[in-house]
Amino acid sequence: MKQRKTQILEAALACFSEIGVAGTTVEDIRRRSGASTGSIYHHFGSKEGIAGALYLYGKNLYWQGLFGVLEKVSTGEEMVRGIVVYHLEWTERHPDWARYLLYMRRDAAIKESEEDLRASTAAHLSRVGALVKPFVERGEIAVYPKELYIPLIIGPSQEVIRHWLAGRSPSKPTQAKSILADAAWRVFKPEAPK
Amino acid sequence: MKQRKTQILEAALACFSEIGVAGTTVEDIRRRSGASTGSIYHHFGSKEGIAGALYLYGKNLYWQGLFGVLEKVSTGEEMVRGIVVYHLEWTERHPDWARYLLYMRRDAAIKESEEDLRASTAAHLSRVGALVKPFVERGEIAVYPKELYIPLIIGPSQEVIRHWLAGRSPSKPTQAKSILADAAWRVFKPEAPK
DNA sequence: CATTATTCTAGAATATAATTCTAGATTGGC
DNA sequence: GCCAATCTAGAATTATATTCTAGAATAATG
Repeated sequence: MKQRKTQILEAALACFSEIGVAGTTVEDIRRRSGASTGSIYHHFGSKEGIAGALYLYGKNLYWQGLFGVLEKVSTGEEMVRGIVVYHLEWTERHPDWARYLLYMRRDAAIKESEEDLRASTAAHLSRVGALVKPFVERGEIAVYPKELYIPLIIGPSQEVIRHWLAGRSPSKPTQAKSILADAAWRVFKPEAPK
Repeated sequence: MKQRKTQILEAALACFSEIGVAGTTVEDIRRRSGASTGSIYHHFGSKEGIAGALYLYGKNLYWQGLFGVLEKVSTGEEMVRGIVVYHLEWTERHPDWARYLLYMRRDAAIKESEEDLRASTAAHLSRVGALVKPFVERGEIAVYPKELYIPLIIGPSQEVIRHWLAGRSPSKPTQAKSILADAAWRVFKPEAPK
């Protein structure tokens, strides 16, 4: 059975989503995945190792989709709005992943995974940087310190998502899609008329 | 010793900050606080109970400070900027609390605490609502669906903070204070000239 | 003040869960 | 078909959370 590793990850995501990382035991994961204790520890080393691998895997799913959007876009406004909308839609389509990525960032990012995670994030960020750069240079979007682009674009959406994932919001995040995209664009629209 | 409960909470916050909730054992908390196992369980029932109580306590600290700011403010612009700046400064002054509140929201908000937490949040939010309302009515700030005010005001700051707390940012959040306040105000400034 | 009830503390005992370990099964290259 | 490397099983061990019983401190009452 070649995909034991995958089965374990899937079982873990399901368990973590249903009862939280703290709440699930490796016995739960074992039962649900059909793997043995030994197999689980062979592949991941610890419960934390599973959490880390899962985090990395989910994060890659997210970024891959985002690049798909960024590569299609041709104006600064399309880009800013596209990122906001992608963020909201991806979350709504993958709530389990979104919840996991949002809440486990800290717990999951430890020891072994830490290194991989840092490298992967850095790579993704620099790729985004390269895609965004031309728009900034052409003056299609406002100039900010580079570490502020992501916060300014997706910050508000992220907060809306957080509430929704916690079950505190009756309406879906995408319902606020156009308001959030407008707000983001208001922040990035260049001052002087193009 | 009347403040056993407090000692336990303080020890727990320190442990949680240093090695994470998952990583700290109640034995760690016991050693650090000087309390006995029995005492800890008498007061909090479980490790999760400690986490919940801690969350509630920290959240109240945050809100109290925020109300202090809101009550002093006299224009819409002052209010929006004041919230952003308060958020950044509070975090920087209390990084342990900020980290804890940010990352533990999910884990901590369970069972027993869940109820208290929900009630307390609702009370705080409605109090904020009442303070904000007049400015909206006077047309000093833009009108949005009410669940979007907080995300739109503090969302970007929150993302900046998250990076800083995770140790991924070299510069302190308050360094971006004025940019973030400007951006927030751009979103809330009414369209038509006042 | 004495008495009694209540709350709090101690720490050993128990239960639960994470991790390790040894032996054996599978798989892919040759 | 055989060897080496990888993977799996599950029992044994270790670590950790939680419960329990007894007793100390504190507060309330007459």
